[in-house]
Amino acid sequence: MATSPGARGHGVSGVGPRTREGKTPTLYDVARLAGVSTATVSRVLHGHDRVSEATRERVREVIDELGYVPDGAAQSLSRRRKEVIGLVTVARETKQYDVESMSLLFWDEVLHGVEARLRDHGWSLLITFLPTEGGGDHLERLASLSGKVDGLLIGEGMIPSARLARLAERVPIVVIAGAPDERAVDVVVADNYSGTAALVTHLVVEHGLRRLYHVDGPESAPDARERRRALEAVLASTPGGTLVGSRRGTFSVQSGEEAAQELLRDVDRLPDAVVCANDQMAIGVLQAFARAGVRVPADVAVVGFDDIYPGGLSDPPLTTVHQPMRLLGERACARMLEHLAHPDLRPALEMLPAELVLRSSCGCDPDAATRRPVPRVKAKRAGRRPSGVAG
Amino acid sequence: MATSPGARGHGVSGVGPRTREGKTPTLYDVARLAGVSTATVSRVLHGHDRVSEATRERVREVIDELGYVPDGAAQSLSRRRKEVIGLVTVARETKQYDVESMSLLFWDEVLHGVEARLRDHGWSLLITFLPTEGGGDHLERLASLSGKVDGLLIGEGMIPSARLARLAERVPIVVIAGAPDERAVDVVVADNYSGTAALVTHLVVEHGLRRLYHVDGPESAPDARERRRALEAVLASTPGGTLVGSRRGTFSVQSGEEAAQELLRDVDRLPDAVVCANDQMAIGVLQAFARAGVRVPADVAVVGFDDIYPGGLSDPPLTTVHQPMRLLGERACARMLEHLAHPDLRPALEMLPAELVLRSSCGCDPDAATRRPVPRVKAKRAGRRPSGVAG
DNA sequence: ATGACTCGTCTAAGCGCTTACACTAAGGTT
DNA sequence: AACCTTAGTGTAAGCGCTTAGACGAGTCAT
Repeated sequence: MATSPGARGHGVSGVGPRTREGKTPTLYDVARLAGVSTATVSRVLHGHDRVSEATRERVREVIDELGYVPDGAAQSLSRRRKEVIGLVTVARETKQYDVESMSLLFWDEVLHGVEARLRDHGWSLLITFLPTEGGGDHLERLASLSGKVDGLLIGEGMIPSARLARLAERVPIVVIAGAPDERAVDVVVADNYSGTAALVTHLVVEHGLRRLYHVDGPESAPDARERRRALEAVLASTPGGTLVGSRRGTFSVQSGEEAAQELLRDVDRLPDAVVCANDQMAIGVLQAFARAGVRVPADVAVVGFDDIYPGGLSDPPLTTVHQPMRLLGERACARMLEHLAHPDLRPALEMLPAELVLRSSCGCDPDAATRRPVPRVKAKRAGRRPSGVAG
Repeated sequence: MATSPGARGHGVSGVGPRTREGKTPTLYDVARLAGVSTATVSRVLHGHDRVSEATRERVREVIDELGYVPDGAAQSLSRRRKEVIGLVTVARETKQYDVESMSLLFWDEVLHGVEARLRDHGWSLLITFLPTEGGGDHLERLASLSGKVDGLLIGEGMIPSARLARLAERVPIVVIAGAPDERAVDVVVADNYSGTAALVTHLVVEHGLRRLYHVDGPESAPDARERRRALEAVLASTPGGTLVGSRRGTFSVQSGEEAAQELLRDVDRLPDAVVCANDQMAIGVLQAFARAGVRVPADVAVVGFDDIYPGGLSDPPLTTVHQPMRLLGERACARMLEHLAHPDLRPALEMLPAELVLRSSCGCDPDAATRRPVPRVKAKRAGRRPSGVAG
């Protein structure tokens, strides 16, 4: 019992710190050098069972001396849990900062939220950015990813809904900022509907603006869809509320500029306000208006959605709705951990409150920029999920 | 041979897609269902050896049907390689965007660079953000991290140099934006010296500015050290070049404001230019000057370093030196992969060229903002590493 | 035929942990 | 004195893969 615990075929050499030349020390090395079994070392490592103080001490010393660190792969395999979750979002390829690339900060912010929550639990975060354009081998990358993690957090629009369901058979999945009517997987999303409703209501009630123009997002974007529905609902219940025009953009600054130009050309009388489906397009509108000599907010108000950084710096500063990006990440992560703890949990929708950010492009006092929580409003028509956290 | 390959004790059930109820299918399941050995399945999986077309086909079918994906932990363990590398940088805790938090985008950008390179090789990225203040258990987190990855990319300032050396015994390490005189580990860093030299030379030669004030970074920051040395060197070799004053800041906007206030108070004649060790402080200086009615660049020029996003939006737009953040990440990653391929590679220093970004805070024409590559200049005094990529 | 190869496949030994279970010695109970 | 606990430790069977080596069956030149 004293000196010959099973060395398991490992070539033994001197008693120097690194026992098997050049190799990283393993649990067996520690056990051998401490004159105990691997079980005991493992117990010491995890503060588990009752191990005598003396033994514990001895093992600790050897661990220290060897600089031993348990191998993650072996632990994962043995525990049947990797304590790693994966995050899949958009790759940012640009070398230069610009408003466009800043919008991708959305995901960086989400990432930080996820990591913070994960860190609390001692788990790790595996990152994968997928280029949005060229389809191709993504499926394969995702499959291989799913073998390396316990769960997958996926950004909206990264993967078609059908594939999601398939993937979800292997690992739990939480979609971030996804469509609120997704059913097969968990979704954590900002309350786009209520946010836009609050914003438009602000325009209508506090600034008396009634004739609105809408710069919509792409057809495929679920968030843009929600925002549009809210706009229409508020307008419908406002006496005199009119949608004087609308145009679809691509969420880019340029498409915002184009929308503004078209608006300027086609409409003989300016609307009271231009409501854009995101901040980038609002910034584009602002730029086009500035060039055309249209004053904002004097001649027309302009508002966006998301609260990306450059919006606070534009001229005039953009009124918008804040997406709780960091929180989105944190909640998605929290849901995932719950899921792993209770594998029989049914997928649900979690909707996070947005926040109104009143700067001056809507006509508010520039010096009194404020943030204001957005109350939850129920969407009028169906299409929502019947059950879930969202109630 | 037809139907009873070793099932290895796994309880067999129906022939439905998921063979052992509820369990994720393993290589053994595939092998059994395809009527071949695990070795063969493995070969098919990796396109390896010669496997007959018929067998290959059959195995592929079963894999598909089962939705089988190899377990990453098991693969890592068996291959003795995880194909995962870790990145350790600063945690961003703020909920709000501001200039300060934008500076942390530096690391987000590095992250994207790392991921892009890693993606090319099919490896994965494990992220860990460390809060910079509260010391504590970081050491433990890092140790545990080192068991989960094949190599570690570490941001400058995250870990004291002494610990680095210890860590480096276990896994290869590349420090990003680290001190150029680190010897125990690889370092990838921007050419702070040449960048600053070019910037100051621009001030001196093209704008005829000779009396400079320096807002330095913290003593501990190696990059600030390099920048200061370059400033002094250029000044020393300039007839009439004088450092009229200097103050240490903390790299924050506020410390920049304070420096400017002190400057305004203590100096009876404004310097020709204020050279700041980073952009945040330069922005602080700009703000303080604006409040004090000092015109930039008419009364005094102000320049920064890093090229963070808000610098392009300040008034006047900030002239600065661009750090190749994304490239920093890419190169660090590339070095790491080389290291893993050739474990006997000696640690070296890789210095990346910076770029001059001429906007208008230095006195350049605002409409002619330009970027200009920075030629490599040799530092005057010693203290550099004798060998390595840096030559 | 026979040996020498080649192909395609299988067997089984790891990889470095965790952990159920078995075991021993010492102390406590009746 | 016989039996039961309990604390402390060891044994060994996995976890799901990879891969060196063995093997049987063709092929082919001798």
